[in-house]
Amino acid sequence: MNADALVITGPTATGKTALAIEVAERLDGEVISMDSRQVYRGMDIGTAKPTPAQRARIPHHGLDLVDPDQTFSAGRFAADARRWIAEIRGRGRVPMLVGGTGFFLRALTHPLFTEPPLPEPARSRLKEHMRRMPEPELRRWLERLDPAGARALERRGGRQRVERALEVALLTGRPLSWWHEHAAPSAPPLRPLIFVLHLPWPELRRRIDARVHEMVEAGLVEEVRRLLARGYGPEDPGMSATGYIEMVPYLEGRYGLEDAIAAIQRATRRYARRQLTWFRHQLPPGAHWIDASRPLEELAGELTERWKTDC
RNA sequence: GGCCGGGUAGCUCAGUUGGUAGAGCACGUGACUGAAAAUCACGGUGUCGGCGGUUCGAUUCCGUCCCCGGCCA
Repeated sequence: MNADALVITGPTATGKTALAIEVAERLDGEVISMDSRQVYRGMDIGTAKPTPAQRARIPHHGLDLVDPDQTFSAGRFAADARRWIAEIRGRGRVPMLVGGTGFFLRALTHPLFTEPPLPEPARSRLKEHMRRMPEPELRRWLERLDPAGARALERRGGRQRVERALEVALLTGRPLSWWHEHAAPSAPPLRPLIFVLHLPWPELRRRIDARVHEMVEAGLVEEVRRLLARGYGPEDPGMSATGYIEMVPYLEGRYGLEDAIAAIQRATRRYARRQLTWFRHQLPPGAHWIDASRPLEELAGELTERWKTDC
């Protein structure tokens, strides 16, 4: 097959980061974070970002790219990642994509369409305008501009996707469904060797619960307090992350720390379940499911071997 | 001990003028083309506190007991 990158993915708290370090040392690899929240500066503990010590051992890319009030996107990730992959390969090293954001991986294996530029002053004005409109009205509007797209979003999608479809239709002059069908992909597809870490649900649940406590002990409350003090709030894109959004009511005195911890654990479980659903159905064929309860050494050995025989 | 309120889904509660029940959250399944730790769709939750009685039929009415909370002693 001759894969052009190695992927370590899987639901949260399965040990992707630690395993990646081990494998990177054996394979002479560099890590590209494939995580939609680790791109945010100042959000370290709650996103389980690789530690400075880990980053000193292995070069990492894709961390600390934007502030919490800025939006990031799968498109931006894909463009950055392709560049890093080329550079890493140019150095004769192994690019390793590590993280649990399935959609980011998909943006590489099934490249997004080439999006025409969305002119800026108009775009923010439109977003502002749409924010004030009730969703049924947005849907009726889309029905007129992009009937096919509206139909596709009928029983799912919600406000966020409807707004996106309207934005594209209005700013590019062509409906989103047209772009999906006709626009050229933004790059050739990546053909990576994919490993999905998994654990039996009770074990994953235990690890999630324990990790939330570890995060709080490591100073998660202080981290969130600092972000709020800097003027970031729950409505900012980065702050919608699990572990942050639930800490806000606690810091406002609206419930206790135990309630916040329980809320974070619940939200993390829900997230892990959604990740599992994604991995079950959306991954390219040929992904290897790896039992993550085995010893780290053994896992690292297996991935290393499989990579070598594959290439 | 007396009086009052309450005991219905895992949790918080709604409801049935008597025909065996429902909402949010949790839980589970699924979708996913630039906010994806996001945004959505779908689904089942159950000795209606126990035991008796009245009734064709009781979670609903009556009696009794148990448990929780408040007030009074």
